[in-house]
Amino acid sequence: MADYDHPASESLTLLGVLRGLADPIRLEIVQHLGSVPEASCAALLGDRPRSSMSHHFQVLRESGLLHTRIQGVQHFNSLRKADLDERFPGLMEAILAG
Amino acid sequence: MADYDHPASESLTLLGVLRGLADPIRLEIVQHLGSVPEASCAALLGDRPRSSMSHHFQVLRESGLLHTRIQGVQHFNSLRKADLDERFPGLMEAILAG
DNA sequence: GATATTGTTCGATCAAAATCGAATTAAACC
DNA sequence: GGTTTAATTCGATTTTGATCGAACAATATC
Repeated sequence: MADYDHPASESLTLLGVLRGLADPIRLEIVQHLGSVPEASCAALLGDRPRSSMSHHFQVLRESGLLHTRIQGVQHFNSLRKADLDERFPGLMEAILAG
Repeated sequence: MADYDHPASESLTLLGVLRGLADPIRLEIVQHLGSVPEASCAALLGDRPRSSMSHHFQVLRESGLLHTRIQGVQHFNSLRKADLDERFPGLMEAILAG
């Protein structure tokens, strides 16, 4: 499968990031990824429908919060912490502390 | 007119605050209030309909971002910076820098 | 009291986003 | 090739939120 294209860090907007975070499921995903280097979609699934989660992963990717690395059949997600820190200093630290 | 009741700082949630910020008009209001001690609704109005702005002020109040002080016929709005800093350290600094 | 000013509330409409089952893609493995 | 596993895409539905005119409330001023 082809790789996803992730937005460049320069093109990230604060509003976009805030929109990405403004959902309970996505905030939970982000906070979970703050404490682990990466996690497969399955590992983040819980008992929710896969198609719903796929939607949230897409939103998180498009807002620049998440990077998805494809390895075989698995998709490994990680926080784009370095990019976010560079672009919005202090933001993720505050989010992950919450 | 009776005062508004603002949520106690202990009852603020990160998700609630993020939802409050996840709108272009509200983010603009918040960022503007970051650089000024307080501002009346009229001062923040721009050329938008009053009823739309009233809605956004309400959302901002309910999420704990904004405090509204009533003086005569005017409503003076201010950022609840101290409460937000106490509850979510570093968050507003990152938002206001953006 | 009449009028102007400031801002809210109501209610209807519109737009955006979440939800999720079913079908699909893609890799891995036998 | 057939099957299992991981995750997405499609499409329909539902839910949530934004928008904004009209009516209203409250204060100030003449």
